[in-house]
Amino acid sequence: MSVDTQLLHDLQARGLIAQMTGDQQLFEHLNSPRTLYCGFDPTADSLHIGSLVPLLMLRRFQLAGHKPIALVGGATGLIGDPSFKAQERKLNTPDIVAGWVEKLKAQVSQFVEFGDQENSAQVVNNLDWVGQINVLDFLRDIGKHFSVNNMINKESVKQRLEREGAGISFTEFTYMLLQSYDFAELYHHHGCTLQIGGSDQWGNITGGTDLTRRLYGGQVFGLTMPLVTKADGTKFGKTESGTIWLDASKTSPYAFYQFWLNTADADVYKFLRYFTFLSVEQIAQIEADDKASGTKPGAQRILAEEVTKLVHGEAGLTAAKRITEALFSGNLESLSESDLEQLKQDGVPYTKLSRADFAERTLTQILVDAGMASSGKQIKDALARGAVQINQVVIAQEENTNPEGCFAVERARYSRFYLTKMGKKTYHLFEINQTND
RNA sequence: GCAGGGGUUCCCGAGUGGCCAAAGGGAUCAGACUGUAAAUCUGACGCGCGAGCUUCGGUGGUUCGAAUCCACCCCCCUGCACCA
Repeated sequence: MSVDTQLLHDLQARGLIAQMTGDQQLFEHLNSPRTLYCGFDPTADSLHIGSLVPLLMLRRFQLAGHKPIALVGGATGLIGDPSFKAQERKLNTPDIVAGWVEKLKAQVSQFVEFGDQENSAQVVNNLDWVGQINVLDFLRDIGKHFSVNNMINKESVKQRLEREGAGISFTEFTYMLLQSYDFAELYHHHGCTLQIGGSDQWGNITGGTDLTRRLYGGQVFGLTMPLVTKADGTKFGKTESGTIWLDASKTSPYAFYQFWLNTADADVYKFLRYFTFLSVEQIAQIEADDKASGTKPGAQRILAEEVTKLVHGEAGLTAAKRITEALFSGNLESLSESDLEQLKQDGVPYTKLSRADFAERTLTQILVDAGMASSGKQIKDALARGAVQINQVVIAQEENTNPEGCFAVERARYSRFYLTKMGKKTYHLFEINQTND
């Protein structure tokens, strides 16, 4: 198997390298096929887009001819990583974490190739070895190699040690030892010589390179990726409606596509380098074309398409684009009954109503209860500006007290769906069965 | 414990007896403009379709009327003391 010796240069060009151990040596090391790993702790039942950069990084390495191992932290997830966390985290129960481990295993598997080739990916769970070791062995064989003096000087736990009232438990303080042990273990049993991770993992990674040397005399490397930041300073990966998850049942492909489509101009080319497999030259060309065109840039659409395809596949992308097209062109006619079923499933917020729900209530109440706005005032304001539509019919202010009329049977799509829109982007799908059940 | 300062609507922060649902800024929502953008401008912004209802750390009081005055209590900050 030959390897792409330009990999690190490409990663540098993409701005994907924050730190690495043994600079020049790592370049040479990667001239042969190697095994590398990245860990993902189960802190929820899905990963979110914050994990996308390392996930894609594993894939980049695999495409370049190296063997990726995705480690799911069944053990470390029980402890909690204190790195750069302001507060001690609450522990999740073992059975909950075990359930999350299974979900994450499936999720990380989408991003790398398994098959029969020499550099097929592997998914491992550190509970398999950490769960075996007993306390005395751990303290004597692993703990002895760590200097507390050294550990308390790590930037990642500094604020926890210095901060009044926060503190850090012995449990979390031990986290670094577990992660270091993982690296040593993977080196020993899988010949893994490189760990990658977000830049917040630097301390944990170097802990692992040290431990591997001390335990097995092996030289292993670490490489971190920058934290994804936005030009406007707000946190990446969050919207008003919450975290952008990789799981389609938590963040629909449509919502996912929309997230990327709304990327600011100032960030979009960087994100193309981070989150897609388009070459840096292609991306530079896109940027040049956008600059020259003087109109709406094409980069956001390319980004949204590429990333949605990576995470949700061709089918997910097609659905996302079809829904986008229908919603933003205002042409709901093109939505088939099955499209509406899909919208109901995971496209837009959905509420099922019955005719009885209209009794004694106003449209504002119904829409607020459905979560379209936080107060009736907002709906009222939108009504006054003609910004509320039900199946493309603008609702007048006076209709507020007549929800039955707003959701009249003859306005229904497929005699039960009412796609309600407030403003330009807020949609809500109501379903009302005409039979009074 | 003593002395001083302070707790106001999502956040910051004005307000010291009626003109206060409470200035101003931020955030948020809607409209215009636009590229489903940014910037800008406009409107809304305690709750209620509305009549109206409920707020200014808590409880009670003074008053025709209190975020504003009084009493007690709770919490935060600053200095001093105590402890060491």
